[in-house]
Amino acid sequence: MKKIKILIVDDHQLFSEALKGLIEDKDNFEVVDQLVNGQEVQEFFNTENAVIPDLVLMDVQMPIVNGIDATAWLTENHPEIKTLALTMDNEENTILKMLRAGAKGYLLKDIHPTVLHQAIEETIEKGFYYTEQINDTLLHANKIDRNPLNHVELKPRELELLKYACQEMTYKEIAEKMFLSPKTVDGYRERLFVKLNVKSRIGLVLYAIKENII
Amino acid sequence: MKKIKILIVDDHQLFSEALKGLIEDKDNFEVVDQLVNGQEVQEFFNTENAVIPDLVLMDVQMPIVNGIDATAWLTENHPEIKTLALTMDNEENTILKMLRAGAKGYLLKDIHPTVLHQAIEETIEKGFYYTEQINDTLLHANKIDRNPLNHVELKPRELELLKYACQEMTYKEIAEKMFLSPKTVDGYRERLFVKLNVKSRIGLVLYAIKENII
DNA sequence: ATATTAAAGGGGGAAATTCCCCTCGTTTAA
DNA sequence: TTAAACGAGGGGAATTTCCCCCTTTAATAT
Repeated sequence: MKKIKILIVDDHQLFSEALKGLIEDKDNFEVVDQLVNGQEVQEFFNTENAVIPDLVLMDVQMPIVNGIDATAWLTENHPEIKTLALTMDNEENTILKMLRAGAKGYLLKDIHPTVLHQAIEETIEKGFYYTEQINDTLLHANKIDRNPLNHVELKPRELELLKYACQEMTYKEIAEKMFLSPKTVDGYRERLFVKLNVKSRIGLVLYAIKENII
Repeated sequence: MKKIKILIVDDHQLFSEALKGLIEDKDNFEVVDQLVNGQEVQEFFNTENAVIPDLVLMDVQMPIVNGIDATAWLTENHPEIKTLALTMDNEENTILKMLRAGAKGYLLKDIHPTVLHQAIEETIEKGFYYTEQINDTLLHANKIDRNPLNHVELKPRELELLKYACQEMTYKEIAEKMFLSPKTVDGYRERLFVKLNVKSRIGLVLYAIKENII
């Protein structure tokens, strides 16, 4: 019997190692390697003698290169390999980003091991693993997408201002840091307010938190 | 040979389950039970026929009752049981709180499994497991403690204002929500600024984030 | 039993900052 | 060559911040 070859990508070594044991409890599963961030994924697949996995269990928040970018890279360069997101972050936005990057499913770390096995098998067989949670997210996705407030593209300078705005500085101080006139900063602030649909600097900070900018 | 009995408390079932496997790879370790939050810890020990563990692996961030409170409860009611904190949060403040609550050591989830086994054995034998990380934290502890900015006690009304201040409302609107005069709100705001050592409302928000108030 | 202190609620006035319009000149890229 | 992005600015209103000040109530200490 051919085993299902799995690659684990998670920066928490202890979890990764433990997960490996859990997966290999079932005889038809085999963990081919464990990586700690997205950068290692690219390095792994660029190695000559790499054992190509059938499925990748991908964490989202990792240092250097995160799970979203790593998944996007995999989808681009190795579309035959299926990626399952495995994280404790159940933000709609994160789910959507992972699915857009090409993930075939989304699992939370607080699930039961049997669900994990089931999800892996289903992904290999059917090509995807969709839970109620994902369906809900996709249902809202259209609404989210049509709403111009989301997926706003911030220009470099605006992003810079946003980051400064989340610190205890007045706009005057920010202007100095950015080598701009206070009036210019005020203009950027104004545009940020419109783009992000906020009414005060507090709104900027809350947006930055929600989007993990700070 | 008598096995070391371990209790796992972690809200991430998958991790908890996987961790159990990892621990039981060594013959002298035995996982007696797995709980998902601090409340279950109290319930567990209030059960008649509960198998009393030698050591508890305690996560910090959990729903309902967190790891800090659960550890404090254990230290109070079952001082003979050793608690090891096991979390991915390496904030100095969190480490300090767990140690104060009575934890015998502090482990990060990105450690290698061998370190885990070693830490457990050392805790059982010597009564504690101190890493360089903990020592660093303790070195700073005096400084942190002497600094009145930390361990500030916020009065209920102040905390309420703090929470509102982290939303897109003007102080006038907050005053209405709290059924107070804007001037009273201003008084609370002023006291919060002094207590938390911040210079603007942005500072309040940043404080609230750092302390997980919002 | 009385003074002291802490907590909660309220104010006046002024300065600083933030917010909200709207205009203008570059440069740069489609 | 029309639109963006970027930088700068004026004027004014609203809000925030920062000083002072005050009363009432309840608990605590002397």
